[in-house]
Amino acid sequence: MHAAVVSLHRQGPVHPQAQACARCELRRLALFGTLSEQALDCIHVHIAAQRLEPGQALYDIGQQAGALFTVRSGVVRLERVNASGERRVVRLAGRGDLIGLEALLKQPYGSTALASTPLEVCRIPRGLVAELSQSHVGLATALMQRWQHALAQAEEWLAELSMGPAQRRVLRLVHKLSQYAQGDEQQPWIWLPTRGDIGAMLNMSMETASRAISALRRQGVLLQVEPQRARLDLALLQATLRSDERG
Amino acid sequence: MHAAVVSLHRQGPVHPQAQACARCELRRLALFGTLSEQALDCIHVHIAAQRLEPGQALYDIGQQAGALFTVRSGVVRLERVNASGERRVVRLAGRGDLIGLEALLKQPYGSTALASTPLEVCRIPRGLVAELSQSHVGLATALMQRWQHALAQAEEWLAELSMGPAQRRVLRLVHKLSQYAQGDEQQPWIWLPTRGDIGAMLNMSMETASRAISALRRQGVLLQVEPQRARLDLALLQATLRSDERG
DNA sequence: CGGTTGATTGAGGCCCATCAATCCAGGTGG
DNA sequence: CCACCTGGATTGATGGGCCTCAATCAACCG
Repeated sequence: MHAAVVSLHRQGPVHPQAQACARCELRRLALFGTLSEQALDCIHVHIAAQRLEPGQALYDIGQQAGALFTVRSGVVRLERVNASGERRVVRLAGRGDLIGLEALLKQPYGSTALASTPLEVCRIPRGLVAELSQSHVGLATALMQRWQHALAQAEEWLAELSMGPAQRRVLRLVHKLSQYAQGDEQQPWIWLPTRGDIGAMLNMSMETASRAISALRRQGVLLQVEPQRARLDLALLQATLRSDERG
Repeated sequence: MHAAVVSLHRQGPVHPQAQACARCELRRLALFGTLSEQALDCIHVHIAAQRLEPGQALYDIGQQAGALFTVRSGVVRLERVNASGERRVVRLAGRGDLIGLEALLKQPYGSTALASTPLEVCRIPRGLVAELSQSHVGLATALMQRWQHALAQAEEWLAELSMGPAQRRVLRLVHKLSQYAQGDEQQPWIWLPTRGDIGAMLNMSMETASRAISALRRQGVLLQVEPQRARLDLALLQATLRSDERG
């Protein structure tokens, strides 16, 4: 049940975690990107790299939040279950995104975080951020930016992915998923969620989601559709989006 | 076009704004509630009370955000227009809520804020918060709490107000609106949005919204329905909600 | 190989969007 | 004072998009 925990501890005499974070290739994207090398030396608490398989939970809604997480690779979906027992995906997080900010306020998590693809994250204990923010005022601004980004994502979800006919919503979702693509070529491979998950994202039945994906394949927007991934004709996608928004 | 701006400047020798804020009946709700009286003395910048009529805009999406706002009374709706030109209400804000947090990050506003009822707000210039947060670390936490609250609201909107049949969504909206009610009696008067606005909140046509409101009147959940307000049978509402979520 | 899980496709029916007519309240001007 | 106009609310009729139920298919696995 527990995910593998890999320590980033370097075998060195002093401040080993600082070394690991300083060498992190995500540093400019991640929360501590604004901090100087000196500041990283202040890190005494353990940051742990964690690896999860699709379907595994990073945390559950209602849990007391002890840590926040930076996504190193893969995609996480944040879910809620409403009063009627229906599942709804409220946000996606990918490489460089920071989730679980509630931890900083000592609140329980506001949603369940589930790995949608193979996932690598860094677990950042609440105390570490508190410690650093004492001395480094810039960190507070960085955190607010993360919060604002999450808010903007949620509102975009409401405005773009929750309105209009099913076909259009799927089209927009595919567009959004293209930002998690591997290469930035003209026909990149994108991750495709489970049809049931697409339904939970776009508020439609999984059959409707399946039909919409099939339609995109027939239209040539998606090439080589496999259950969990597809190759995307980016130019045709954008053209279809434009004509769809017009008519 | 411009809303009336009423200065809270007290006629006194020193730090007049501090006096006004110290006397504010919303202070424990509002952003500066955590600050001491001493801290309020630091306020040198102008906070302006502002009054708006229903339909007037507090700010527009895309505008460079120069200030944030505390709602003193009334209800504000935050709207977006998506790529297809459809309008969507993404959040509501009432007494004590803080909106326009983007200002602190020097970003443009992420949505349009419109008065849904007669409205009183306090306009807080961006610089004031920056100034205060220099010396008072607690303010950063207060701000993060506001951000988290806004995020939770947006996600609740997605999970609760965007799923299920139209009748249920309207029922839940009415439940949410009851928190903006005047008295806390058993049959309070609540504000009812324009049917078109209900549609923009719940992603349905205004005709469907109207029919749902009419149904609530027939069921006795709403008594004395007027276009812009209604008297609510709170007990029956909660009973209907429970049975609706069950079946 | 049978069993399981998810995807796809079809058929039918219902919820809701759309179009349209009417009603109602408030404002304006003769 | 009343005719007229206007904007929003209400209610009806109709068609279509999507949900539901169901069968089939593909992939994986013990």
